[in-house]
Amino acid sequence: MKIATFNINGIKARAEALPAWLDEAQPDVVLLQEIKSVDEAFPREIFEERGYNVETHGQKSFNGVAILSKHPLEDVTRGLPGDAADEQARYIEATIVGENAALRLCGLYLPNGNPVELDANGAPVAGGKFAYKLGWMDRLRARAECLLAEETPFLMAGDYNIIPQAEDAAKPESWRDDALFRPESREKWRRLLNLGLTEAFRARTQGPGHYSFWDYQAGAWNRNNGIRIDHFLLSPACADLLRDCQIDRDIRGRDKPSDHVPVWMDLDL
DNA sequence: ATGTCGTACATGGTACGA
Repeated sequence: MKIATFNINGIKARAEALPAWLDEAQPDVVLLQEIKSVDEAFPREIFEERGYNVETHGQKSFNGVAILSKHPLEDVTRGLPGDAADEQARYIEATIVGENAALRLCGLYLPNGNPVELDANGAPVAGGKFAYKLGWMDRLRARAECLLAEETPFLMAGDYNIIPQAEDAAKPESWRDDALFRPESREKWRRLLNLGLTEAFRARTQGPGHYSFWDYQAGAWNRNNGIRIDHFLLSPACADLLRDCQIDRDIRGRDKPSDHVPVWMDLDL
């Protein structure tokens, strides 16, 4: 089963490029981020006519996640638990039933976290975007702990807005003080991994030069000034099913591309 | 080098987020 994650940066702007990629890559499941659409305006028919079931969790203008699946999606939940006051549409879960096992799909758009605001003691300023990011990552870890305790096989996929290591950026020094690469952010990422989760891409491929995002500005694509921030984290039972994980890099060079490209896995499910 | 996009809104240039 081929499962992909793709930050599309606006469904309206990607109404041609996204289905073109689907027709070519033929994923069974796609976790989408930044649909930038309310649920009612999401063009479900584009995907339904290709045989996908569609579940969305959107909001006006910003954020928004969705799941496309050629297999039925069950027990859909929207929003990341842990903060009833959080109104940003960044998280969706659904269960897909394979031939031998069920798998919980968690689609996420982790907060960017910039600008980084710190107080005189170096602590993130409460109510600021950086503090929101770190708090969101604590909530994500709590959710992963809950799924692990239930022994539910799961994957968490999406735009994590985290550069895990220096090798995941073409110019790591330029990201040193950025919320995507700050030690506080990477510490939260490590704590997620240390629950026993497997990062799918790094389970298959080592070394620098693998990116999933290139900024629209300053000719980042032409200079290959990229970063790897779109990831799959797998529970132990899910990691046992991993057959492959790749980045569809060439998509970035096509007409009207997103600033992210798809990352996909092949699971023995 | 605030250099590019996408979205929404007072449709035509701004504001915001990334």
